[in-house]
Amino acid sequence: MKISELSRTTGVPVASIKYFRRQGLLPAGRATAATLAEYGDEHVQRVRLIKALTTLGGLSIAATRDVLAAVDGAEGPDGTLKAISYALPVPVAQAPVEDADQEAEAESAAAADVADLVAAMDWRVAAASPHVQGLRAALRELRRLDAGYQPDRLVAYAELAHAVAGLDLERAAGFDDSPALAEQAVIVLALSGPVLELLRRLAQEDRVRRRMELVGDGDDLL
Amino acid sequence: MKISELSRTTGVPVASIKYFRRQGLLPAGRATAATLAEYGDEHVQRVRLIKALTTLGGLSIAATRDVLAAVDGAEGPDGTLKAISYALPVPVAQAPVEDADQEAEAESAAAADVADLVAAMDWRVAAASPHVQGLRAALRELRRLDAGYQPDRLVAYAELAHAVAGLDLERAAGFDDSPALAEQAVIVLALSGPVLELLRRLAQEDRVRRRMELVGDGDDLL
DNA sequence: AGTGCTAGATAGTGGCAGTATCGAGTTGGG
DNA sequence: CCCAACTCGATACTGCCACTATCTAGCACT
Repeated sequence: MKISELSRTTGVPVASIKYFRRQGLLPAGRATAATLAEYGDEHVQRVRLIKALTTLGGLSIAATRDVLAAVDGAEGPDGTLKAISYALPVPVAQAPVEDADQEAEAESAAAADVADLVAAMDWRVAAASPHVQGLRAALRELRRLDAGYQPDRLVAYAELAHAVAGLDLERAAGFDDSPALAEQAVIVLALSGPVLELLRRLAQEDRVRRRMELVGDGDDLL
Repeated sequence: MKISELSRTTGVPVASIKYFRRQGLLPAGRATAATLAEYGDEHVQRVRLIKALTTLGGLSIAATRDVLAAVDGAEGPDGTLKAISYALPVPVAQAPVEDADQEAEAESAAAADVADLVAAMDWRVAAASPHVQGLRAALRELRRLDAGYQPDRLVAYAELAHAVAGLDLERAAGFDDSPALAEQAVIVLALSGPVLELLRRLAQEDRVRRRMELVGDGDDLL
């Protein structure tokens, strides 16, 4: 398949495909001549995956490269899962800020919140895990806004998150023996977040409408 | 308080504060002279809110402006909730794509998935809701990747999302009579998503570690 | 032989989120 | 009273990112 066909079947412009090549997201086609290369189904799938990770998953090109590197460098199912889990970017810019004293207070309080939560859930996570860092940063900001979570409320969220992660892993593990294990795993791990977020929004909309008890409200339902 | 003090207490550069003003995210201070204005605690809170929405919530400046407009134009608690819910951006670029025939097939299949889900959950959501559009787009992309959700699995995620939304709304409603209702509501609705995502990642890490049964693994836990 | 496609390299575009600079005005300390 | 330090608002500039366009040189089918 020529690059123009690859472009047509994926719906991605030729120039973008070349760009992905340059950025190392996509392997080169099999060169048949100095100015001609042959692409296969694996390229189609890879291009679609790149598109899904960037548009659905909201990953940057650099983050996508890291994730795909984890996919390609997979060593055993569990190692792959861990590599992908760590390659995925954390959705919080963790600026330490260090400003006044109250900031330091919020900082340590947030750290304590995270520690308590992890203990309460009996989670095994690395102290240096980017997810821990990110959660600390998030809780710190919420505290600064006087909108901190009470511990029991945080635990309630955590339990739901734990259940979701259970669904994800179960699904990812279902592909264990497939040749495309890593690829399916990255789809599950990276894209269930956005799907869950969408479902949360939908559920939120439902609950708000029911609260309003103005079910008709001028909008067509369903 | 002068702008330099506002900058110091919030940790946001003066130039950025001015930028927020220009973009209509922040009301002007009370002018005391042609080149001097007085800022108050409400400005401190607003700046922090802007920072939280953009960094934690990942909102663009434009989206933040829309959300804050919904906050300021609030009419009654429930109306506020609805306005905020709709002002929040949907985390999926919903490009219709319209390419080949198989695309149309994935499109309608995704639409059917969403309809079935909404029916199964007995959710009341607008047919034109951005969240419905977004979910359709997301499921379509997943289908194209041969990674669609089976209906029962999707329902399982939806039930968890429903539970999360319940926690959120309960919390947002707890502020009903406060003067800062809308502000707290936007914090809960906009920022619980990222927090949940972080918790999901943390839970994922825990489950992966347990699967590996290499608990030590060289990393310090907790 | 000519038209149309291709590869790879380099340069350019448009959007976004600030950041810097400027002229005009104000204020607080000496 | 004077001047350095600060402020206002407006305008321009910067850096990053994800493409997108252009160019040169080479195939390939008719």
